[in-house]
Order: sequence, then structure tokens, then C-alpha cells
Amino acid sequence: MVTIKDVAKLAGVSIATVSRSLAEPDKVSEKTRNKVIQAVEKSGYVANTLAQNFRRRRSNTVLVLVPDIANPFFANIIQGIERVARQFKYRVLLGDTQGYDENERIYSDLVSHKQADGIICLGRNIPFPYRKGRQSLDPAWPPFVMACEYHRDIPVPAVGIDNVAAAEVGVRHLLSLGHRHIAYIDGPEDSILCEDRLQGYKNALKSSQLRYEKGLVVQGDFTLASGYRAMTTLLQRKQRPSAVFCANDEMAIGAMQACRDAGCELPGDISVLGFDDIVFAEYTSPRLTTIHQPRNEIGERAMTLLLDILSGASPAANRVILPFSLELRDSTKRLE
Amino acid sequence: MVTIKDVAKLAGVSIATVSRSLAEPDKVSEKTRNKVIQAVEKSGYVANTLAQNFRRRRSNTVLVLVPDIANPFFANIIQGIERVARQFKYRVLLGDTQGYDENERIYSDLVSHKQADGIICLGRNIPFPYRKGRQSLDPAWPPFVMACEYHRDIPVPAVGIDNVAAAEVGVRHLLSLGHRHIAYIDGPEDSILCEDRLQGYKNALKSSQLRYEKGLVVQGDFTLASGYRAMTTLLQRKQRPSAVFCANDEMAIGAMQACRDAGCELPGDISVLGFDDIVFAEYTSPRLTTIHQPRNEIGERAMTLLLDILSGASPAANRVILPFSLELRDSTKRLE
DNA sequence: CTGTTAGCGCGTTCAG
DNA sequence: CTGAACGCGCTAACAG
Repeated sequence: MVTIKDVAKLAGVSIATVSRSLAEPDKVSEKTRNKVIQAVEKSGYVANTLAQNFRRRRSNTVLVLVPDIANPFFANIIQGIERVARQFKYRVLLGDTQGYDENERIYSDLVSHKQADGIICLGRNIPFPYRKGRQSLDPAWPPFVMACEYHRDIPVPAVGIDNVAAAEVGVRHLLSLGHRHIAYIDGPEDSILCEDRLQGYKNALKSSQLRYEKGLVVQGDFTLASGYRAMTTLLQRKQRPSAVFCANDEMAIGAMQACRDAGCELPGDISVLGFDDIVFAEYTSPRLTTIHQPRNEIGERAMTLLLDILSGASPAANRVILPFSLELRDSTKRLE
Repeated sequence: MVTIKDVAKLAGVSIATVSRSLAEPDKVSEKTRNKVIQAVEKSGYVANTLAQNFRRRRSNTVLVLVPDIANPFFANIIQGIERVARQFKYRVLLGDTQGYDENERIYSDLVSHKQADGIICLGRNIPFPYRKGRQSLDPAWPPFVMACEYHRDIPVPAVGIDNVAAAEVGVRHLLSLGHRHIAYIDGPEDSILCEDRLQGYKNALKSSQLRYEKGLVVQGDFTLASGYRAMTTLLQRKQRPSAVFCANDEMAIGAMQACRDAGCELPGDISVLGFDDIVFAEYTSPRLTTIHQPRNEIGERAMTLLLDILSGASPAANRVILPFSLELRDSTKRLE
């Protein structure tokens, strides 16, 4: 292995000069710099990152905590993170927590062990212990930002969309089609993002002077299967809803299947509205009307935000709200 | 920051003893070990991984090169890798290559920079330069294994299924339903895995004394959109196929959409057969008949294989072939 | 079984 | 602008 010493010898300079020429080129005279660069090329020197990291006390790595990497929604966010990370020479360490806090703990330990400089959290939990009711960012926490979700009490830097507004827009769309009996298939209980969507759903109902009916809200967990189950439950009501709003596309796709299995026509008997706009949404039958989130951009902005924090600069904004849009397709239809 | 020195002082032993007590506990007397452990707990010491990695000259990290992380098929494999990695205290570094060789290069450099100890490659290329026609593993290459794909000439350790056999089983199923005009929507050109599937397709045709017709094979790139386009092309033939075998589920789902848009009934007019058995396959309409691959296990075995190689033990087997199964659902139907 | 010692490869003072 | 020298925190001989 060729080390900085070899290069120094070859270039006839000291190792300090080699180090400087590479890290802070402008602090070195052009002449020496060229000598060094030549020596580097000739020897095929590449700095030993392990040694660099050790010396610099950082890893140039960010940890991405994903509740479920198999969820295509998260995958797109990771893509965004990855792109920015690569651009800034950062590495992305993947932590698939499978929804277990315990795993989050394991992974966030990586930061205290210096294996990662910061964390991007795609799930809904802060991966460090903290007192319930805490209202401020603990300075002892490592740099981290949340993507999609955010925290109700603690001002954690976060990137996402306005979920209340998005849900409201979606449900208003259903209302505008004449639906009055609209169900909501919710996501996991402790997801603030789902609470927001529920709130948007309620707001929309209210704006049409409709009463919020608890029985029309069924809980799922973002999976296809849970959407199927939830819809099955809803279809057993004496009065079936004429439309259903789902907290994500996968549950919507599951719900559609349940409708078909129950002999309902789509969208004739039931309109279905999704959330996220995953690629598959365009390939369902009927094509799924849904709320589009800029997933790649969410990832990019989250990484950028984390980079800001890591560089010590106060982040441009603590909470980044990105635009969403209602993607009209064929799964919602005017009530006849 | 509390270092190994502090612990040594606190425990009244040398730093070497602390190091040993933690890394090789059985080489230390129980008494000293306990002293050390107490000191560790009292001081809250955590070893600096950066220093350890530097000293040990390895990172306990594997790099996973993914052609497209948004593809749910890969996501499941990564899950498997992740699980085993966590179990063995390895970290997973993610490299989304987006199909660019250039990116693969960037990432595989991480290994030479000691940032990763080995590579698991989910794509179809060997991420290092090598002479075309090379027939053996270059000892200069870092430890790596391929999952799903493998290499035609070079005996790269690989995990996957028997794609020829799997495709043959699938197409024979179509044949057994009376189909004689069976199309194949192929994957990317340089995918050996797709070549194998094509071979299986040909074998099946041959077993039924059917002629292989080039026009019935259309190329896609594994995406939903490409499946849609490919099917559209196929539907424009004077004689439409009565069944189509797709190299993956996403293309199959795209193809189904194309059929619907063209007014074909599914599976009445056209039977569709997928490959992979991604979760969405059960939620299409009709439910997609497809070939199931044990994705999680592929990931697990790939990681295990890499671990074997890293530990110097000659891997139990150089090529691991896992079982597949034909998942009969509703998208294939007897020809009437 | 334990302690002493010598670096790993690099970044970073501090003089010059 | 450049070089000598130190040490980051830890592991791995080696000697005792």
C-alpha cells in the first residue's frame, strides 16, 4: 500500500505538504502542488480513508433509518438522499429498523461510536431516549433530521409536505364529486403524519357541514394487506361508504382488491383515493387517483439540511415544507 | 470523550488488558475481566470505532451495489442482507448505481479506500475493470459476491435460482393451458439472468415442438413503463399472442395495463405470467400468476457467503442455487 | 495471564 | 510557504 510518506519521498517534500496540497491546495505554492500531484499520480496514491476518518474524528457517513426498505415510498426518498450524499462525498449507511425501536437504538449507537456523523430518520420516532413532554432539541443529540414525519413537541429539523392540507384537498375532491359517505383508512397509530391526514379529512368534512363519523375510520399499517383488511371491514357496514380515502397508496391498492373481491365495481360503486403517488399507482385498474409527494426532493432536501447542520451553519430553515399535488386519475368518480 | 486509557486507569490495569477484556474475554482472568467491565460501565466507555477500524484495517462494513433501490425486488434482498449483517455486527453501505457503471466504479473505490470490506452486487456487472474473456477470479479483486445475477465466464461467488428451469416451468404452465402463441417480454440486454429466462422459454417451446419466433420477444428494462410499451408493441402484431411471459412482475403489471387499455380482457384474451412474486403481484386484477423467488433468503445467503469469504474460510459453496416455485393465481387461463 | 511498547496513516500544530 | 514532530485511540506483537 502506498502511503502519504511514499508520495512525500517521491515528490521530495514533507508529508505535511502532501497533506496540504490535497486538502488545502491554495495554501501551497503552485510549484510544489504540481510536484505533489505528479507524485500522487505516478504512485497511484489514494488516501487511506480509515486513517483520515480516525484523524478527523468523523466518518463522512450518514445513517438513514428506514422503517421498511421494501416500501417503495421510502425507496424514492433514499434515492434523493443518496444522490446528494454522493455529490458531497458522503456515504449512506442503511438501517432497516423494521419498525422496532430496539433496532433504532442499535443503529443510532453508530453515531456515538463515530461510525456516522448524522442521522436521517424516515420513521416516526426519535431514535434516542428523551423525557416525554420534552419541548426542545437536546444539544447532546447527534445531528439529525426527519424526512416525512416530524415531531409534535420538539422542533426537530424536518422535511415534508403539509399533510393536513394535502388530505383536505383530497377529501374535498371526493366531496366535490358528490360523495357524502367517505371513509378513511388510517396509518399506524403513532404516526403524526397520519394524525395530520386525519385532521385534513375532518377539516374537509366540516367544510361541507358533514359530521365526522368514527366508524368510518379504520386503522391500517401502510401495508397492502392492511388496506385489504380495513376495506373488508368497511364493506361490512350496513351503509357502505361510497368513497374511501387511504393514508397511502399501498393500502389503497389493497382496498381496491377488497372491493373487487366483494363484487364492488371500481370506481362505479366505490371511489378510492390514495396518498403518495408511488409508481404502481398508474398501473392499477382503475388507475389510482392520489396525492403526489415529491419523494426524491424530500430526500434531497433532508440530506441538504443535515449537511447544513453538520457544517455548523444554522440550517436555512428548520422545517422544509414542499408542495404536493392531487393527481387525478380514474379511481374516483362522481356519485350518481 | 472517555478513552481506553481512562478505563485502564480506573480499573488499575493496562490498556492492553482493557482491549483484550473486550475483544477476547477468554484470554483474561475472570477477576481482571470483571474489574474492567465495571470500569467500563462506570465510565460509560464506548470504543471508538474509527480508531478500531483504522487499527484493524477493516471497516466491518459491506457495500451493497443496487441498480435501482426503488425496485421492490431488490429491496427484499437488501432486507435479507441487512438482517444477517446486523447479526454479525456488520454495517450495510448503500450504493444506488442507477444502472451507471460509472457509479459502480465510484462505489467500489470505497473498498480500495478501506471504507468497505466487501461488496454484494445486485446488478449484472462486475464493478471492477477486467479483460473481456477473463475466465478466473482475479485475486486482486476485493471480496465480493453477486446476488441474483452471476457471471458467464468468471466463477464469481453468486446466489440465485435456476433461471432457465424457472422460466421453463412457467412457460410450460402456459403451454399446459393450451397456449401456442406465447410472447416473452425480456429484460435488459446484458442481463445473464434474462438470457437464462429466454433460454428457458425456448426450451419449453421446444418441448412442445413449437418454433421459436423472434418477433414474439420484445425487450424491456424491468420497469412498469417498459412492460407497457412492450405489450403495446406485441398487441400490434397481426396475430396477437394469447399469452405473455414477462421477465419480471413489474413489466407484467405494465403489460396488463397495456392489455386493458387496448380493450383486451384479462385473462380471457391474454394470459400474463410474471417473475419474482413481488408483494404487488397479489393485488393486481387479475392476481398475477408468477414465479416466486426467495428474495429475503437470497440476500441472507449472499451476506453469509461474503462473510465466509471475508473470514478467509473457503466458502461452503461458490454458487448457491435456491429453490423457486410457480405461484398460480388468476392471470393465466386455459385457452378456449 | 498481564504489561510494555511500537506503530497504523494521517492531520496539525509550531517553528523556521 | 514548508518541514519536523507529535499524537489521535487502539491493537498486536513481544516479553515477562
